[in-house]
Amino acid sequence: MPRGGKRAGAGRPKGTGKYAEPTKAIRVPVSMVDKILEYAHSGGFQLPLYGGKVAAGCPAPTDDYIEGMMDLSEHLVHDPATTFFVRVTGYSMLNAGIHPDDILVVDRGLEARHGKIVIAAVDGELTVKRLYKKDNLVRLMPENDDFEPIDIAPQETLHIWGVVTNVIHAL
Amino acid sequence: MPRGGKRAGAGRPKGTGKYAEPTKAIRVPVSMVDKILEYAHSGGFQLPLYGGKVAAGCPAPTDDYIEGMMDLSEHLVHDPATTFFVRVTGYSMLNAGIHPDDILVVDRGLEARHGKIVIAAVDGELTVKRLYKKDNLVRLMPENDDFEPIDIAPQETLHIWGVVTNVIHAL
DNA sequence: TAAATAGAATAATGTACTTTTATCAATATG
DNA sequence: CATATTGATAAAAGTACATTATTCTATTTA
Repeated sequence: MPRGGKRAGAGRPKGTGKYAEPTKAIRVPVSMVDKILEYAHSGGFQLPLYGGKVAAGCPAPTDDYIEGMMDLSEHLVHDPATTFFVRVTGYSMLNAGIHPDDILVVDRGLEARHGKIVIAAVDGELTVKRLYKKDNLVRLMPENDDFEPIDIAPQETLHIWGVVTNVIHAL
Repeated sequence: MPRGGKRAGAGRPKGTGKYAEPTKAIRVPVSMVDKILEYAHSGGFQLPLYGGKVAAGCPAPTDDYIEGMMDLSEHLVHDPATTFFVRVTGYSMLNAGIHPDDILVVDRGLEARHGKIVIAAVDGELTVKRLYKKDNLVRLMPENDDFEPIDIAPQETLHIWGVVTNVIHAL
């Protein structure tokens, strides 16, 4: 004999799936399936960003004081097509807070203007320096007194790879 | 009259799709469809990482000198469940290369040992300090001579949110 | 009368199938 | 004979459908 039947509230409720929201079938490369599922499940690598204020003696991170959610790649990489990373070697930019083994976020889509910190190819090496570009004078300025500026003669061409936007330093 | 016909090489060739490889249909939350498609299309936010050496006068980034491909989130976030970000306020850790408005990557899954830089909740504020923890003495040490260490009395409990693993500094 | 159970309803999920797209070679054309 | 056209073919892409999972309540049972 029939039980249940048509009535309000019957059936599986909405939002009881893995993602607590409607889903859609999309096609992705086989090699990335696992990574994408992880990405989807973790909410796109969005992690909480906290500001300065919390309740006195607040023992652990709570939603109450979240400034927002943030994805690092999204935050640091404006245009994936023009962005790349460079591992720092040397101490020439120490006073700019750039240490050996730091990772620099570099955008070659930005204009290399006077005063910007840039990545340049000089003598088979990548160097980080502050660009000096005034009165037809082009110089790569270190920010460490132990190093000398590199003058670029007018006939030489300076190969600038891009402008440094961020420094990532491990502790 | 029939043209074409059954023959070797007929049909759409493999690898002529968007991803140049076979795809699979998977289900993802509707709200993330766009982000995931972007993620899939950009190869998972993997961007080139360059080391120090390139050919002299190499005018632009080339594959020849890539050290590898890197995803920032993957590289900086070991465990999404225990990681969060904190925006820096104040100058108390300047000598450790931590400036105002920098973003710190913090892992609360790591043990807060002596000598580590930690995030602690003190008097309703989040502070970054180096943890001093020896001989039953607990102190939060600034790295800037203009600031004083914060002593934690034995009866007080210090609320440590996590250990700072990376500093992200915008230029 | 209270607890257990089976049936129905409906969302969620995964995959099979249909539609679209790209390429090749046989044929037609100039 | 060189070039353009056409239809067959097969991969790629998107979607519909069948399956699975979950919840609710009417009925049964103790």
